[in-house]
Amino acid sequence: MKNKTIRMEETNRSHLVQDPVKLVETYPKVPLTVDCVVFGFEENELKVLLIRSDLAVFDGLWSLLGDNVGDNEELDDAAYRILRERTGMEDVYLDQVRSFSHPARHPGGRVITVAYCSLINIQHHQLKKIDHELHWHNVASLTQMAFDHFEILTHCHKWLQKRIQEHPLGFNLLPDKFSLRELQNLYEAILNHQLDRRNFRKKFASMGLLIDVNEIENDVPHRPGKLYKFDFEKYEKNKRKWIGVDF
Amino acid sequence: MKNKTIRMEETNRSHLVQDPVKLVETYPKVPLTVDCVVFGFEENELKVLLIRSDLAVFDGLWSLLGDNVGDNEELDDAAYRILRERTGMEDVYLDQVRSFSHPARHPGGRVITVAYCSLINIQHHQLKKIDHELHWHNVASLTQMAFDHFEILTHCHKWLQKRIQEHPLGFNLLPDKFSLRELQNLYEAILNHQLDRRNFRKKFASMGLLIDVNEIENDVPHRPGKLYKFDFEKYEKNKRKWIGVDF
DNA sequence: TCTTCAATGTGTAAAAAGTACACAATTGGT
DNA sequence: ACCAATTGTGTACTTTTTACACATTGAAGA
Repeated sequence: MKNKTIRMEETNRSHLVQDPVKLVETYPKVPLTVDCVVFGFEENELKVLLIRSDLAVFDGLWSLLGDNVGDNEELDDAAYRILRERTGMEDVYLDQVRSFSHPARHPGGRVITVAYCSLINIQHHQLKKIDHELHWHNVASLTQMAFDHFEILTHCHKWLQKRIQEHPLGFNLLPDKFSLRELQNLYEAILNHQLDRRNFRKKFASMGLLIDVNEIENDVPHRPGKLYKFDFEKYEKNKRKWIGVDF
Repeated sequence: MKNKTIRMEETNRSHLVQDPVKLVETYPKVPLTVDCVVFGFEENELKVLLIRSDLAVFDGLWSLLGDNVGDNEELDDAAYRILRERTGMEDVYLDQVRSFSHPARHPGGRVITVAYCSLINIQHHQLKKIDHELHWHNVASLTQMAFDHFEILTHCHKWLQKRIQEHPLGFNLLPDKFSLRELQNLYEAILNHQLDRRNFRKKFASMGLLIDVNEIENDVPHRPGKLYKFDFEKYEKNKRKWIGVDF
């Protein structure tokens, strides 16, 4: 049967497109952007890095860090570029979340965007120049944004809530050395609910991904906690064990 | 502090873009397509619906069902339209997976695509006209396809493997009435490994999403199994209970 | 109709993971 | 020296997951 269909194909070669370039030239084209939801963590609150919208219709509103996709640029590369240009950071955690394509999402007409989620360590990060157009916002207290960016943010937040329970991503938001309390505060801020302290610690202890750096917190007005760092090497080696399918 | 930044904004109104339409006109545009990975299940094998590529460079290779995105069409709608046009089916399960943007993924030049995963019941589905360009392929035995479609298929298959363990999606691939054996065969085909029969049944029994229709299989050369149907209503009501975050 | 075959249908014990909960130890501040 | 606040730890209970065996049913064929 396979032979039969192949033979049929061979007799119908006239239907085949010989010049793919000409074909693609006939394709409709749309403006495509990448928007980055850049999460940070400070003062026990989940933050998102926003820029003031430069559209008059959105006067006073904030928007995600976004840009057009370059001519022969991968979407991932565009997202990295946006982060580099805006924050000066390299090697940040970045993941594509999904596309948003409502025809009226941009007041200037049809623009489709691909949303990325990024996790960065606010301490490492000094906004390139002191840029009054860029600001870290508390995610929990945002209610509206430019474009459909509030919807995108909400979606990415949910995505992160789910993701962080299957992958140890939180470390990207913390300083190199952190206490278990800070780690728990981070999880509570992202998930927006309280966790049991002992069970939380037990869980992370059982994963064996924390390295005791033999230091303790200072500047706390009570018994200081031990500091740990994340064992990225061990994580990379045993990824499959924790997250199952490589996905 | 918020007041301060707002005041500054107000003094800089001259920087604001007054005409978003003109702005968007300056954006680069790219050809954008939607590709659907249409899964089916037949003869205990996971199948994917493919169409013969009409590009000469891919002579003999198969590709996913795809099309351009219409002028003011949402991506989701484009995916539904593709399925409707190709298979005549409405109300199919469909979910956006992710975008693929390698600059060389299309021999005709830069084309970005958004991949969708669709699950359909092969029995319900009669290919609109008997279309020799469309064919159900065994996923496990595919090794190459046109464009980067094999990569997309592989990614969507992994996505489905993960998804099916958190959401009861498998029912979309089965006839209305099915036996537990068929359900298990489906899971084994998707996950590509054997499952314990008793534990599998126990798990589904405990979910309480199966309605006993008081019928049994026929045409089996041994003791026939009971037939069940999926309780979509109950699932919709208790979604949160099973899948946690609505995501 | 009796036997054989190939599946269905069911239960239990053990292990692992998750949940709830309390108290002693340490540090800074007074 | 004491107090306040938080760290660090263990145990019992519940739930979920895993491993595993045997009687039952219906079809097919002798």
